[in-house]
Amino acid sequence: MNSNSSRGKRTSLQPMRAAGRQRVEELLEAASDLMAERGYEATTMAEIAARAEAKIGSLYRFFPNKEAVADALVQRHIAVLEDEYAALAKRAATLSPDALADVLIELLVTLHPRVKSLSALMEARTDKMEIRDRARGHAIVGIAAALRVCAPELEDALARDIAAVVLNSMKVLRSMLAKDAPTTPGAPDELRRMHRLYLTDRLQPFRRTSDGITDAEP
Amino acid sequence: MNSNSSRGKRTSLQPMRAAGRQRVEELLEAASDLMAERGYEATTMAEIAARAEAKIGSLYRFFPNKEAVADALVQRHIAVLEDEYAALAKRAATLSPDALADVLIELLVTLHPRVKSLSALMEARTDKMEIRDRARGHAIVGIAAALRVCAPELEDALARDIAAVVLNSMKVLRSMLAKDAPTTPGAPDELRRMHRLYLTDRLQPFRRTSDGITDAEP
DNA sequence: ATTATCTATAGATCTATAGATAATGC
DNA sequence: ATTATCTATAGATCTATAGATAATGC
Repeated sequence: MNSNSSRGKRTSLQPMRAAGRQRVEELLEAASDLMAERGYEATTMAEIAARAEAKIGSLYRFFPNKEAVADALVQRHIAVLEDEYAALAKRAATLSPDALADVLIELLVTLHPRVKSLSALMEARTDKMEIRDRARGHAIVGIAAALRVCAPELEDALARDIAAVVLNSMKVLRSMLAKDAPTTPGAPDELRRMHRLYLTDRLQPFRRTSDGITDAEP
Repeated sequence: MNSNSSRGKRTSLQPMRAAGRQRVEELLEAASDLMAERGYEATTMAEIAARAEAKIGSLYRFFPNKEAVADALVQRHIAVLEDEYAALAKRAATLSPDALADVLIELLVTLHPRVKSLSALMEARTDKMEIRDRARGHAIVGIAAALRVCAPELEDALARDIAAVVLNSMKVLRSMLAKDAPTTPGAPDELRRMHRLYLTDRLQPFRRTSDGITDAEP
């Protein structure tokens, strides 16, 4: 169902030419930067246009309202995360729980430049945006899948519960490493330690005990 | 320095009579409820007055602006937290790390009704509010103190780093137990488990090994 | 006579649209 | 002839104030 097919007085349109497509890119990039800095509600449509060196009319040509901008951003972020979780699942088979814990907890930090505004959008208090729930669901399913590759005997429901905790630790680490940093200097390392401890404790019993794959990495 | 002493065209005043003092209570209660529900920026001054069954003019009589409302709330929340942390420090001496972990992680949940809007205020993107930093500092110092009562050999810097991690777990648990609950059903228990594992691991080495206080509670 | 309440509204934003103008590509 | 840009502004909020009115307590 194309949201812009016929009925209603839609004022926004898909870009049809190279210039329009680039504008849309610039507008989304600007919106992502600003929302990451100030949050969703505090970012104004006028600011988004200005940061993209466009005029407000151009912004509304391609996006019917502010929420449509947020939706487009979340959609792109979901695509990035899905790719990353898929790549992670491939690596997970070769990793010890210890190592997987480290990879997971750094994941959001590494990914941050590509999904700058994701947390701001997740925290936004706008009611509608049911797309957020889908994003969260994707993240948990993606992490749970990686956990089960590493520990195949783990049942699915438990894997998701663990994934929910892991996801929160990832978020906390990212917020601890943010510029304003409302925390102590050693806190990120402590968080990593907690996370490693937990994942090892949780995954070790469910690993496939073929031969020497217990733990102990050099 | 009384913010309302002489100079400037201050429009707000301290309440001088019983009616005024009660109004202030009602206004703050209404503000706390609304900000907890919708967040700081989304709560309007008109709504605060309406929820308190007061008129907008009454609100501005006692608070010069919206930030003053936030400040008053944070100040009250800090007082509550300080009391709680002090009480906790007394109990901490008799608790094993395991038990302390449980008490700590439930603390924000238990406290929630008394500090409803605290997290909304902490997340508010208003620039000024340096009072927030003080609130965070208080929380970390309070938790660190309790940790050191339980594990006296723990040095102060490490205690604070651990406290920062504990504080984040407390927040995460509270958000997991919130009504909208963007998580899985078993996640809160998994979080508790992680937290217990971590605190036991971290505090046990620094306990005073007098006699049989190693671990093992029935 | 001081303290508190109420109404009405000025002024500042912000979202979103209308409609005129310019650029592009067949 | 279609697509994109630009200016200007209507309409909706929201914060904050002015100033008139009512209640309280000496």
